[in-house]
Amino acid sequence: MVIRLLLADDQALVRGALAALLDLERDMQVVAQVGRGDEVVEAVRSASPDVCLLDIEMPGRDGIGVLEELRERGMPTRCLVVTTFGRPGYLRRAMDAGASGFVVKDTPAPELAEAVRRVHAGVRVVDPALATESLLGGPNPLTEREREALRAALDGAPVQVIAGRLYLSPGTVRNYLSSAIGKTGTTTRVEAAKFAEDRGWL
Amino acid sequence: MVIRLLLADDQALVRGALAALLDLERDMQVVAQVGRGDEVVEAVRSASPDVCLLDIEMPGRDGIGVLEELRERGMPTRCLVVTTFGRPGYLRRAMDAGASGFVVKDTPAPELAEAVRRVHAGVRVVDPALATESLLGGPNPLTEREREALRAALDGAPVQVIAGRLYLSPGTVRNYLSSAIGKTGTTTRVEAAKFAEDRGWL
DNA sequence: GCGTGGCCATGACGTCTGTCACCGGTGTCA
DNA sequence: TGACACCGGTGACAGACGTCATGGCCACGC
Repeated sequence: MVIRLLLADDQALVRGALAALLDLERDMQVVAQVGRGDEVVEAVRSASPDVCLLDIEMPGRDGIGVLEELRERGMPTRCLVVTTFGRPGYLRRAMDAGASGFVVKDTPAPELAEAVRRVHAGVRVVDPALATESLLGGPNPLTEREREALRAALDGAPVQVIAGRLYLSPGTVRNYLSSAIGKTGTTTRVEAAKFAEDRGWL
Repeated sequence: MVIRLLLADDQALVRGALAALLDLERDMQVVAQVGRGDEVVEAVRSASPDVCLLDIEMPGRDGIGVLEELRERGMPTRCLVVTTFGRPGYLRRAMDAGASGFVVKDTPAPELAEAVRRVHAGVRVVDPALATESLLGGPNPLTEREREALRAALDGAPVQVIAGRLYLSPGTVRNYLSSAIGKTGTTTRVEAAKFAEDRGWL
């Protein structure tokens, strides 16, 4: 009785290394690996793993989106999100989207296998430090439109370009950005966008 | 006769997973692991590894800086840089700083051990795709001051703040940024900063 | 010697940005 | 039924931003 695992991470080297690490455990077996978000659902269908290790930042499809689709389709696979940074907002959104666990890549390697076992057993696993930070940071104060404007502002594009991307008037975009700047306590749209991104608000 | 390895990566999970991966090889042994750039030199001194796997982006000290210090002190350890993204500029700077090899984390896991063996044998290992991109992209056209200004502009701070950080007049900063914008073919300082960062020019 | 280019600064110009006030329309909820 | 929040837009204004011309200083190469 082994735990069948699926690994989803965009960096092939990290993926392979995690596979080596987890294959060392006697009660685990990596049955599939994918490097893109839009390949996860198909891989889950064909390999039917017990637990799925998901990175959030992936090409093709966002890890959060993957979680939502897996749940929509009623797939029984439990998902453990393994992601780079402590973006507190990601934690809430991942759990809301149906994740069974949330671990950051800063955690010691030996704890990963234990987290997988707990998730497989049906226990919710959450990095404690991250959980408190998430509660401390409070909820996301931004509206959907403000988030869209900030996302489009992340690369430093002028308001005119952002307005074009969102099919809005430049004045409206400036209003949203101004509101977001106020809510984040920053002074420019790029600062506001980075601030929000760091908290997983986008 | 085994190859003694030192792993330097800020993400504990990735570090541990790489250790598991490389320890599987019969001719390799991981003798030390560090999570910060400023711990590498001391670890090299005490563990005297044959090959050192270095991430570039680390807290404490930049991977490039580590390479320079290792060479200054005449340490015989060969270094294989293993980093996240294909920032072509990093390649040149790493090789100039004394790296023996350069591999991105997108490479398949089985190739890593082979790269380590080649580096240990004294062969220079460079990701071919990255090398061509580096040659194609051409050299860094930015002056030192322009780079400093762009680094300070990355987070979207106003010119006044950037000027304060660099101890320069706001007008001078605007001139540098304007020049950098022209050289990068962008329209805002943030775009220019991101453009330059993507190429490893900063 | 003189041109070239980087460094630092100033001033002026037009445009862009951030802020505010204000408008109408929609949906929600007490 | 109001109160409230979000959505979209407009107009105006001060300040910030990007561009350009210009100056002096220094180091380097022909």
